[in-house]
Amino acid sequence: MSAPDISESEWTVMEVLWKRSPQTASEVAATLRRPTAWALNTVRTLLSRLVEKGALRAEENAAGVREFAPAVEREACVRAESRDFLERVFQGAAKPLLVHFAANSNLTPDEVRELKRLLDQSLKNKP
Amino acid sequence: MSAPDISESEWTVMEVLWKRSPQTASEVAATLRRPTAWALNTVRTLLSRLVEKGALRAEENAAGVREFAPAVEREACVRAESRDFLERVFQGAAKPLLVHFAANSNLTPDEVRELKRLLDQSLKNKP
DNA sequence: ACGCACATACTACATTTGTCGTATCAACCA
DNA sequence: TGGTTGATACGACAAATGTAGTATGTGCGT
Repeated sequence: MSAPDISESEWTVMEVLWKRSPQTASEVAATLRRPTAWALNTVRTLLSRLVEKGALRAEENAAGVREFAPAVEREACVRAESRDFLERVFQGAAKPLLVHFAANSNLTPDEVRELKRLLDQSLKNKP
Repeated sequence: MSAPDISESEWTVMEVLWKRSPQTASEVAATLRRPTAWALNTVRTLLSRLVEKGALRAEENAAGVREFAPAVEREACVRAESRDFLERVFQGAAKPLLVHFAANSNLTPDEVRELKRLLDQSLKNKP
């Protein structure tokens, strides 16, 4: 159940299906048409690779056309990617990471309030 | 001045040189011996690629042996990697990222205090 | 002067990733 | 029934990555 390793382009495809699923290859390609200009076959290749990796499931719909849907939750993939990133760039130390993004992001006062609340909560739910 | 694109293995090498530089290939390899078990030639290849990419500089020392040193600051690379990651996994939205790491990291009360302070500061220095 | 110990330079090769193109097949339409 | 349309399956190919091996030069010690 470990999240598969998803490349950058593949991630783009996953986002489309996490947003709405199931969808056919053509539908996904149509959605991606605008932001990426990828050929249909490019999208197909990415979809196939994602099925191989176990990130997507594919089944035929009533019309006999394959439809794709996520086989892994976005949250799980986000967690996996985040862990890797934390390891790679911040050597596993969460605080410097948080410091970095806290300092380099333009947060609104509301967002800051919410984050501070979350930080307090994270202390309460200590294991 | 844009930070070059550094792969995962390359990043490992960079860390060694960010920590101490300049160093010869053998020295770097010796340092990495323990955590990675890479052959000397593997390290050499990575060093060369990093020089090509402009991430490292190499010069001969008095003994006529090449020594390597970072040509880009760690901070710049961290910023670049962080931007990519933010884009890729959180679609550019810093708040969800911060929420994620705030919730999934075991921070100490001290760290939480410091982060909250930083968040407040980030509001004050608004552009 | 010879052979070892290093250092450097090249080459190699399997995988993964990014991007398609071609060859087929089935169904529908005029 | 032949052509057009969509769908699927496979193959292709270059660049990047991970991980070395081979060939060559060169000074040092004996």
